[in-house]
Amino acid sequence: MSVLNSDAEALLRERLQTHELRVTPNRLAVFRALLQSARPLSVPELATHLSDDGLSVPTLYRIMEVFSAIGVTHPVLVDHQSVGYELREPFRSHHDHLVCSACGRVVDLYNCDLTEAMAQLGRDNQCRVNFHQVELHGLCADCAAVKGAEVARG
Amino acid sequence: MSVLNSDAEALLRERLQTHELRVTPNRLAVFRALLQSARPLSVPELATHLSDDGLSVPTLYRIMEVFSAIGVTHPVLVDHQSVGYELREPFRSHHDHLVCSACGRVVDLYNCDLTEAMAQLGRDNQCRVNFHQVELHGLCADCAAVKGAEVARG
DNA sequence: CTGCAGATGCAAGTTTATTTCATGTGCGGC
DNA sequence: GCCGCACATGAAATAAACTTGCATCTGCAG
Repeated sequence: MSVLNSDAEALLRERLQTHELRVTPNRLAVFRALLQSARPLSVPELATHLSDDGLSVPTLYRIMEVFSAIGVTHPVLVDHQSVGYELREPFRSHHDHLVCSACGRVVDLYNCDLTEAMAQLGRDNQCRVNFHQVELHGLCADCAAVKGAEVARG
Repeated sequence: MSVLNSDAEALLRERLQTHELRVTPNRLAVFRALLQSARPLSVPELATHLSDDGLSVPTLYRIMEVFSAIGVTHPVLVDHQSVGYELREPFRSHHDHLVCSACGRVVDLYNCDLTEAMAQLGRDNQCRVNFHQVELHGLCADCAAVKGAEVARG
């Protein structure tokens, strides 16, 4: 985490107010759900998680639209088929993803030092790069271990 | 392109036969549509493009499932909201994407030399990397030029 | 050419996403 | 503090996207 959870909400308040948007219980609830989740959440998943709070589905779509517009979240492809949302910096520290082709899980990869490589790629194409998002496809640590054992057994 | 279009179909035939799957007019039609498209296509888009061929929607979903299973295509997030399909190597040469925050276009970036950086990132996380997919966010060449001019004018 | 497993279309069903509109509420101003 | 208005929300209806079941058709091996 790049910020304490208690501070993250203050940051969200600030971000909303900058854009003349209101700080509502619903928006806070969605934000907290995303903060606590280890992986991107889709709208249907959010609907399940937040059913107690009585959040309606249309509201969830609207909130995700707002959050993405003001840079609080960004969408990620989950399970090769559905759209999930994930907090962006500085609400959550930057990381990239590995999609495991064996078990389908999306694993967060930290300690990525690709900023310079990305900037270079941008320069090579006359583009200006603000941020990057990398998705690796392969085997996660668990599945790679199993595969390794299989190979060893023959 | 990493292969001539005329050879690409032969390659597809081979790939299908390896998996004991049939070479059908429908599968060829979808393949050609993806070959000709400069960007990933979603199932609804494919349905529109191929309406003349009388391809039914369930068939399209089934074909995309097959293509993804045998590594002909892979899914990509399009317009921040829907799932599109794109040919993989060797049907189409590897490239990454830049999403322009100004005009919204998705620009293909070739000449990317990130393989080693990606492999390292995988090693750091005990993962095995098969391929990567990078999405840069920023300004495309056109918009960057305009922005540069604006700054120069003051 | 023939048979059969795989592929397809159609129709129905289910889930996911969007729109409309009346009601409720955050928050700026008094 | 409390008032009021514009933004936010929920419920219901609608539309779009995705699945499933089943009967028919067809690629292709023999």
